[in-house]
Amino acid sequence: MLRVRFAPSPTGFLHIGSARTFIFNWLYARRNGGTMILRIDDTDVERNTDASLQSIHEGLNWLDLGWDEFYRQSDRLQLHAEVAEAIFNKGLAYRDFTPADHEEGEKSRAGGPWLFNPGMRELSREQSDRRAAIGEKFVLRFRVPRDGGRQVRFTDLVYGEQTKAGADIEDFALLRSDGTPTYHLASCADDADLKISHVIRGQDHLSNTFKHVLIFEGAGVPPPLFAHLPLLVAPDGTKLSKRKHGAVVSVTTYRDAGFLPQAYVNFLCLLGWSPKDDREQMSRQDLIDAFSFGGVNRSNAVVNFTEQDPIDQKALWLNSQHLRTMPVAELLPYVEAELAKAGFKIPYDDEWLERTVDLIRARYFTLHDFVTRGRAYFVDEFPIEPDALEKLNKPGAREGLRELGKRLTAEQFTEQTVESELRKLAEELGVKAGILINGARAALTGQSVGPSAFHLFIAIGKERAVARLCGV
RNA sequence: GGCGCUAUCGUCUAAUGGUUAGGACGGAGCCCUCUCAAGGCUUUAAUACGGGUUCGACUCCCGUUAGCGCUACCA
Repeated sequence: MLRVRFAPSPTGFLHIGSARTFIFNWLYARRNGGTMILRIDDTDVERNTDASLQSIHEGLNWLDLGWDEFYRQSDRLQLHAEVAEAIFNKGLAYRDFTPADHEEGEKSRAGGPWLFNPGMRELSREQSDRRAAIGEKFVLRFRVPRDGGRQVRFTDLVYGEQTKAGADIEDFALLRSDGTPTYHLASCADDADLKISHVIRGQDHLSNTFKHVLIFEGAGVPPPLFAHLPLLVAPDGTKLSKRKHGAVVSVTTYRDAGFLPQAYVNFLCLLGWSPKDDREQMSRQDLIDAFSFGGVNRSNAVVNFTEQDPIDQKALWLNSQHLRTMPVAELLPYVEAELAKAGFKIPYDDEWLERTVDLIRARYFTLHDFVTRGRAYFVDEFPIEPDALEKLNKPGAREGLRELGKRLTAEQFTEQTVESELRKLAEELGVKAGILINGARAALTGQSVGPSAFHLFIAIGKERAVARLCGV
């Protein structure tokens, strides 16, 4: 039974790297008929916030991928304590009574790594019990086997065979002096209890995995399979952080920029993974079908943004591709939500909306474009852009457009009739058809660019078109 | 400092040890055209460096350099 989990700690908003980890877990589960688990790793009481938890949900909901089971580590403290005790009882962990603040200065990088506090590892069980009994504070440390050239090893599904000498692993903590579990312990205990089969997470945990293997062994549980993902980094190669890089690291930034979730998911997948053919635009199902660890890269991927433009150009392009080619019916709800947010009322029926959206989306990049560049299709007050004004100021343009407006009133209103009427008028007036065509686009939309002018007449509708022409 | 991981166009990436090192985004240009897109075509640009192994290395090995990660009673 394949079971994977995404285990964020609620200490900030949903980071785009975390989002990608979630996506890869989800893809792997869906690909192989497994179970996707969302587990909130909230053992660090000091730093957890409800706002963060909410933000994570908000981001995940937008991605619209879902999960099958939900847990919170803070509800499972009992389990963590039991696992710690079991390890301790086997003699694989010991109490370290060294006061917390004592260590700080001691751990300088200078003379090599800190491995354990001398004297504590060798404390007899009797002494240890005695000191604990009188209430002396201690942290429970794993007794890392560092004798006889002992090696800790595991096979990473992405990075391959991994080996580290026990002698290079410090006696890490399992329980803090207040009795709460550390991340390492809680994570492994939960992974074991929840029968997680594959741990898919960021590469920043690759070296921690040796410790985790030790914990699983200590708990007498076969370790899950591990797959580490390359990190997402900033253009300068440093880790993406809220403080340094601001909004770009939050998934809500892309949502608020008018991205389609499926396009954003697509973009994130292409960072550190490839289907190995030349496909770029992929639907959710395409991604599920193509996903495997064999396609995951081992080097960090740069999210290409600048201070002026927080959006990666490729993400924007991908969004435009999805926007323009997905079934209109699927796009409609997103557009309607966008229009509603802007306070626009849809002037005609659903059929008109679908046709119009289909017409204008061909040159849009984000959902925002529908209410900015697409404004004139939905409401009557819209600005005339400078380029459009230029078209209207062409000699003969305004007069011709007003005349066209008058003539159209009597006409049947189809692309063909409008076109023939316009061309006839142009000939009569002795102006080039382009003057009236481009002028009409400017008059109807306030823009010098847009769809074919004759399609546009139909989308704007007879009544509004005539009014706009006569009003130039 | 120690340990681990990584290194292909500006960016994302492809390439059973044998390719003119491919695709995409971005940039430039042309075609098409009622504008803008789209589309078509062309173009720009890479195997970090140095040694091996091999008939042959982007690919395997070693070293150097650089980056990242871990080295907490954070996760």
